[in-house]
Amino acid sequence: MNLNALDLNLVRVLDALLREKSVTRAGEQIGLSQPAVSAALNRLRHTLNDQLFVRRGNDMVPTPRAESLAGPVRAALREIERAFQPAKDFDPARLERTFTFMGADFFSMLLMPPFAARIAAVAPSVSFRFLDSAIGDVSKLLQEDQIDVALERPLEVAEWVSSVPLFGSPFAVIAAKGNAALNRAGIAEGEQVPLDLFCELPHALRSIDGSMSGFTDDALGKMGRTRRVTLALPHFQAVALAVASGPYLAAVPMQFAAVAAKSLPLGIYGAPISIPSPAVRMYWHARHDDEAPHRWIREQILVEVEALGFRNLEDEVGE
DNA sequence: GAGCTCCACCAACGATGAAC
DNA sequence: GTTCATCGTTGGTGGAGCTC
Repeated sequence: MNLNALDLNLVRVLDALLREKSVTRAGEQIGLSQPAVSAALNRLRHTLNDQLFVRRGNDMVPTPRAESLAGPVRAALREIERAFQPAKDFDPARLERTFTFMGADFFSMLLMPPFAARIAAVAPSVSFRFLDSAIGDVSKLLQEDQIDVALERPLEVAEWVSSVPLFGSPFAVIAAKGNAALNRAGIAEGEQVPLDLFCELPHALRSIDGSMSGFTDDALGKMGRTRRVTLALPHFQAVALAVASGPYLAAVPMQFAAVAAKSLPLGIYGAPISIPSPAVRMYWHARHDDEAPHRWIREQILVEVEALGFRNLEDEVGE
């Protein structure tokens, strides 16, 4: 590929074609005539040695090569636009933007409702999308600008990913109020579940990849013990619902347990062992480090985490 | 099947800028 | 100032899909 032949206007044309799937509409979008876009497409085809788009009826269908370029091209143009934007005082009240977050339902359930309401009061033209953790690789999604921020436990990420710790996420054990086995053993809410009973009872587990073990099983394994995980579900909320209506125990983040117990018939207990509780972190692409709107929304997330008392809860769990 | 519309593509030509 | 290359426009052609 000859990079010298690839000028910025061709990249703009490619982006417009990927958006519009039409030479005419792509031209309208970027202020060129249809023949001009057609000619640019031909130059792109020659430069990239790929058809890029093939005609099917009245549609221009992108080839796999063109599809693969969609994310990187969009991200590159967005970066260039930011670089040439005149510096001006940032005013959240005038910000028009959709931020895309990624994380477990833990966050969409606990963080987003109060967060979105608070942001709406100061930045009415800001909107949010929240994508589930299962959507894919964090580094790739950040690189392609498909997400602005990921809220996740510690991950292996690319070197250009910036991150900051949000809060520790210690585990608590939840069980249905009136759980027969715990009642028979005389274990009251707030007390620690004995290790033998903990290993004996069935467990529900939140698992996005179908794995039947987690941090709790790792900790038990170091003691030469195992538990019986009989139900793996992709969302914390589903785990809480299953526990509330079944015989299961579940080790879940303390913050989630506290909120779930307010709306479901759940009791919160102490775990019989110390389960390592890695700090949840906020991840973003380093190219946004100094971008005012992005920096502002990251600061607002930190403020919300503080307001929700997530940090304080770290000290309340006696596992 | 005819007529219409939409679309990609081609040819001719003009404007512009670099090289000499 | 001339030549040349590049990239834009206008005008036209032909293919595909839709409606009657």
